Amino acid sequence: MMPTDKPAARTYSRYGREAIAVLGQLIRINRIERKLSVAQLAERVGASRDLIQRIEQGDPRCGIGLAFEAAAIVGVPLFEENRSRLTLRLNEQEEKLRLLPKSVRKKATVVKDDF
Amino acid sequence: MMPTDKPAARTYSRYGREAIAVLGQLIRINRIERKLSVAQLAERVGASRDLIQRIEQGDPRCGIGLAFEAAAIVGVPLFEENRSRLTLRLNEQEEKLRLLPKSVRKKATVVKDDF
DNA sequence: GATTAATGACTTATAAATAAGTCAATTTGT
DNA sequence: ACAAATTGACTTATTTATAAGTCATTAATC
Repeated sequence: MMPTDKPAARTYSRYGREAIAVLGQLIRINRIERKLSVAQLAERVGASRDLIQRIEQGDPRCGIGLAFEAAAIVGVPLFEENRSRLTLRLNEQEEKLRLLPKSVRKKATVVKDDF
Repeated sequence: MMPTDKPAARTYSRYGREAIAVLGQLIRINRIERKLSVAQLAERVGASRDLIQRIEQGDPRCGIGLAFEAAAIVGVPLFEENRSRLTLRLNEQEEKLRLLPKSVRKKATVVKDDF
């Protein structure tokens, strides 16, 4: 029989892949420094050992909630150096968002720069 | 018939949830500033409009690869302020990881503090 | 203020992620 | 070097995320 075409796996940019890899490494570094085994971290996250391994290896298909949860547990700072600052940041950004347009519309008429 | 128990949705820590929310907001802020509609960003990411909406709203169940990809496209910096720095960071961390133990073992004997 | 596109919130079918388990290889601590 | 445990890489069944579509509402531009 003919080899069936695979469903064409999703592709990711280098920047995206590297960012995920950095996060995975950070989790692994902090986990080891805190002397936790992969299985122990998995239990704390409430996930399987397999998943923690994939997160640490930078698998882009992992749920972001699980990855961030693992990061939080081993003490990897996310966007801000500590928890209270993160909360402040959230409020600041909410404020900023309030000032921006709610939706983005394309120009009705093309910009006329041809006269 | 008896109401079937729901599978008990996964829970996330406040820190994890807030970090995801911050990322979603950042994507939205930058998207609007770049005058992209949700649908336009979705197309660039290669994902559905529904997904971009969920990412911006901080849904923890989104794939981390898609979230980071959206962030990269609208110019949200991840872990480092630019791309070349991120690559450097990746190498530095790899180096650091090489110096750490490959596995974490629990003590064979419990610490004897009871004599 | 009227038009019209964008957004948010759904639904459903399909594709993919996750959990659980196994086994070989590696690594740590004694 | 030995013994015991961790890790990495699989497999399979099941749960869950995603894409695609619809519709009502909101908001931007004219």
